[in-house]
Amino acid sequence: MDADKVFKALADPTRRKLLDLLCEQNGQTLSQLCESIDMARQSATQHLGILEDASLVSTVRRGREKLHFINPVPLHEVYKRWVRKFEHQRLNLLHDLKKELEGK
Amino acid sequence: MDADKVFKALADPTRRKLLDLLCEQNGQTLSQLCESIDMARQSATQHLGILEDASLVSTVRRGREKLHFINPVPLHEVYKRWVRKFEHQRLNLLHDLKKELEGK
DNA sequence: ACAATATGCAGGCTTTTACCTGCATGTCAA
DNA sequence: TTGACATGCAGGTAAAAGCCTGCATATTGT
Repeated sequence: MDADKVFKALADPTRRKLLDLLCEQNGQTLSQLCESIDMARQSATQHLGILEDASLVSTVRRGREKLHFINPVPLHEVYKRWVRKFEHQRLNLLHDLKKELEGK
Repeated sequence: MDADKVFKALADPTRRKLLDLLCEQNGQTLSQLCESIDMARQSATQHLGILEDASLVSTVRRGREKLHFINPVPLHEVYKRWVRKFEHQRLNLLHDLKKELEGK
């Protein structure tokens, strides 16, 4: 998993919206997704390409259509590597911060 | 919490490294952090400014020094809103994907 | 076959990002 | 008080990001 690609992919609101849309209904085509994001189709293609390159989305060609599916694995990896780490130390970190803000 | 600022802040490897450094030793000064990131001090300042603007880092002035502390709250918010959502559906999503890749 | 549909590809434009250098300001300690 | 140290601030540049238009290709249904 390329953490940098995943984080960069998540950094754009349009791409997060695309993930949300796929979470509501998995397997949508490019055209379907385009109806929800108010943007030229070609721009959506770019965004989906970035999501796919980060392995956050996998696609399947069916005739002239392209179906898009969420791949939850890299998000889980990010969670394990980044979020959980800070979650574990969360109370300690909050304590540090509070103490310092109080003027120690 | 501004989710967009948080995601954009996390999108840069240098900034993620800064968070890691602070996780190892909370409350470091700008100069201390600079020793670890091979970059002009002014660039580090910019990165830290972005982290601070996203509320991922809080700072305290002590004399001529500026101490940097991790604020774990926005990361927790991101976790609740984004990661957990996909975690809950993780097995379903994996199932969708597998079935489609098998040619249905 | 052919018109409509779904997507791919190339190039251009504008804004943002991530660096940098140079100089200014504030603080400490001898 | 003055030299060394820590940080702030103001540009400037090159690369990347995000959007677009225009045209090409592939598939479907009548």
